[in-house]
Amino acid sequence: MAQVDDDTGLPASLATAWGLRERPSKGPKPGLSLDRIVDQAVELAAAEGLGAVSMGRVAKGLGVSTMSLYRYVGAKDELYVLMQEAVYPVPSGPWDPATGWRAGLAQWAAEQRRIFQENLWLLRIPISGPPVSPKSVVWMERGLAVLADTGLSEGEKISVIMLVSGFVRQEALLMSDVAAAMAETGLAPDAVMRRYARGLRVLTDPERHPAMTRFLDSGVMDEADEPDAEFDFGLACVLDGVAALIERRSRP
Amino acid sequence: MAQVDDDTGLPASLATAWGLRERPSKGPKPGLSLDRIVDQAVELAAAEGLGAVSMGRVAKGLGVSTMSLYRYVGAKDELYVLMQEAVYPVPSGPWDPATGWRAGLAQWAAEQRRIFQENLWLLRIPISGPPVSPKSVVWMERGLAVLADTGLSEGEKISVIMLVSGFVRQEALLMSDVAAAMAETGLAPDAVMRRYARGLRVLTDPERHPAMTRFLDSGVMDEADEPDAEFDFGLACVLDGVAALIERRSRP
DNA sequence: TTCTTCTGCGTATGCCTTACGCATTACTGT
DNA sequence: ACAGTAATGCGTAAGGCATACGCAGAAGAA
Repeated sequence: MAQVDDDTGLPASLATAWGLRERPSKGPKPGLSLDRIVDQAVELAAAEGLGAVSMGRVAKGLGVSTMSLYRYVGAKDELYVLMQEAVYPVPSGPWDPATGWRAGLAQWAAEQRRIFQENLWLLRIPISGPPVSPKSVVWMERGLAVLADTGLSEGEKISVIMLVSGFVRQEALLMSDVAAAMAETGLAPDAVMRRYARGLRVLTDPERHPAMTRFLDSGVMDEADEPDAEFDFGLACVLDGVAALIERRSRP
Repeated sequence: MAQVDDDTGLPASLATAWGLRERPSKGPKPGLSLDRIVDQAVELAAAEGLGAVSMGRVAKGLGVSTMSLYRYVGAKDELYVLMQEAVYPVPSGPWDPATGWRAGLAQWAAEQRRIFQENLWLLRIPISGPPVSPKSVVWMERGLAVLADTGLSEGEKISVIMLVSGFVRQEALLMSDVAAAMAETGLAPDAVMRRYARGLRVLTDPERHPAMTRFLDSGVMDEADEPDAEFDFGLACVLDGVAALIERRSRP
């Protein structure tokens, strides 16, 4: 475990990374830098998946020895955090209150989703706690700003934010699994779906699973739907729920 | 990768596990059984977490050699699947349509949540595709039955089910992380929350993050709320959204 | 009885993270 | 200018992991 350093409760290399702490100026000039390490790791993850990111391979990619990396990173988990931070962008453009909370939240969700889609390895990082990083603060800030005029309490706002971001993550994970299955078998989306349906059918007994049988017979499973369909459906549902809450709060 | 065997598209050991295939009756009597292996693995996971589950340790616990396990399990991933299946119960009691879809879905979600809470290691298993197992079919069956009379299409029903179960999983994961943080530091829930809040505060700049500052100053973060609060809030939101959809479908 | 097939297991390979210590370098205070 | 000190890169190695392969023996099938 990476021991925490200051009273910030953050591991040393992370505190260094986002400027809460400076690298000392004593010894030999570092021939390496956190940025280069993280960039290399991200490149590797993008090309071959998170599984390909090992200290050894990152080091090899940089032309240094494995153990050199540990002068910059306390443990591999910290590297993961830094990779996330490196790849996460900041919400696009400033927030215009005229947009309205619903469109704002939808955009907020869509942007986060895109990050996952473009960096599928992000979803494979085992999360080890609530996010504490500059970028995550910016995203929370944006979320709170979007909900500022809704009349929700601060606690409710943060709950809504966590609900929506949780949904985004979950949906992206599901899609990433389908994508992984496709990549592995080399089959088209439709074929993957059909294969999945076939698996379910084998395990489904018309007698004991009438609803399942009805569902499988409906043919919904026989073709992959629009890539955004599931996301749009789920997000609309969640936002409808949020709308109901806001409605309730606005006139009791 | 575990190669698929029949035309079911299932790995061999899984097909064996749920009776789609029988163990051959030729050679020496097996001194081991899939059940014993899986039980041992589950016990280990429950006691020391999923990280403690290695082929070596499972074998040691059973008093056999590591490689013996591979006569029963094609790969570790398959063991994971079997562990999930072993621990997953079946929905409690028969479905009474008089319950109504909302209460039914809420109970469905609560039961699944309890499974996660009682077997936190479940959440650490990397999911590698949509669930194909007898138990998962039973849960889907129940979900579809609950939504049978709502007037939703089959596609919408399954989308709602995935939305809700995704939410349950996500929320459980979050709670499990907090629990893990508590276990690691030995701090009380409130203390963990305060530590988290402190981390955020360090990264928050009142100028650039006014909404965050307002939020942190509101004091919501300074004490852990009821363990069920977040779950109840999110579930209510989601179900409100589903209700809106059903409403819309029932009278266009 | 002989053949086939399946068992348990020893050995070995090739990964992985990371603890530790050594020689080297460059800044700091005198 | 010159110690002293601290940080660098890196070699070595320990301990863990999943799992490929092959062999000796057991038990049912012929």
